[in-house]
Amino acid sequence: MTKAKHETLIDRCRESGLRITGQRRVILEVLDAASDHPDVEELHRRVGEIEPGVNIATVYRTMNKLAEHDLIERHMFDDGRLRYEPAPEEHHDHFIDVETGEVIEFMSDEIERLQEEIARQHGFEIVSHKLELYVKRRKTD
Amino acid sequence: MTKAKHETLIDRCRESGLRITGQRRVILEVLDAASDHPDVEELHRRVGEIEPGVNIATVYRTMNKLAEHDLIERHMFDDGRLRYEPAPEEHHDHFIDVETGEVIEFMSDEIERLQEEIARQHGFEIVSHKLELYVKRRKTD
DNA sequence: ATTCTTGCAAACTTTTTGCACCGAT
DNA sequence: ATCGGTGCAAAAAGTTTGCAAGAAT
Repeated sequence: MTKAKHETLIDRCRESGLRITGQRRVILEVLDAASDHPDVEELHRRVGEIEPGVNIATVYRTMNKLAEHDLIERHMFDDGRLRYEPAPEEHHDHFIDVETGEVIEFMSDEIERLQEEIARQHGFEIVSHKLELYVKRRKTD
Repeated sequence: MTKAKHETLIDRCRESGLRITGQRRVILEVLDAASDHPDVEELHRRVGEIEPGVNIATVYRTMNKLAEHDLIERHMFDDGRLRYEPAPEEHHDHFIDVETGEVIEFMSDEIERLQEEIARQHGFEIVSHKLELYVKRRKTD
């Protein structure tokens, strides 16, 4: 489930003209390494493990900058906190395991197609969408 | 787009053993009348138009009570605020018009079915789900 | 009479901001 | 040298809570 990274976040920041400071380097590193969808507090914690002293305001500001430049995606699941992931090369949706809190990515062309169709039927075109399936593991073992 | 209300929120509160105070009566009235998905601040404003002096903490507490008893549904769209609607008799999903902020309800059996299928393929069963299509009107005029 | 609800203010949590300083370009 | 980024502390914004008083049952 490790996705092939064609380009690192640092590269994409450079391309966007964002300055690469020491703090940012660490934040971007943490983001690139994250396979989950951490919130700011968790990011700050992980950053602090690598390099202590980075202020949480810096993490907030960096996340906002990155989101402005579409380098990361923001999610707000039912816990009400903003969570982040590096902008995926391909769109996907999320399972959220209600028992463990784990977030699993998935993708279905068929659902994507159906969504387009339904939007069209209502006279809309889709700008973006969000599908979250809150699930639990089937006890069939 | 006015949905047929079989039972009013006040009735459902009584059934759940919640006390009907003056403040609650107004809040429930506002909720029943709302065809949109207001947040607490907006609810408080509307309540204040009918009967001034209701504290916003009361609105918060009432919303939490109602949610506990499954009499309303909480939503958090991309604006990051908690929004509410009376618990719908039938499940539905939402279009959010990104240009106007308008929220439109829709429902597709086919999508529901597909979701179940995909969850099953991943070894999950669905507890609940959320599908939000951020859309804009098609300029075909 | 009892128990639930309310108002108010204070506290809490999450996020943003003003400002002086520092560092990347 | 410039302009953007950072730390810090304060402020905002959204939500919750303790407590004493009041109202529904």
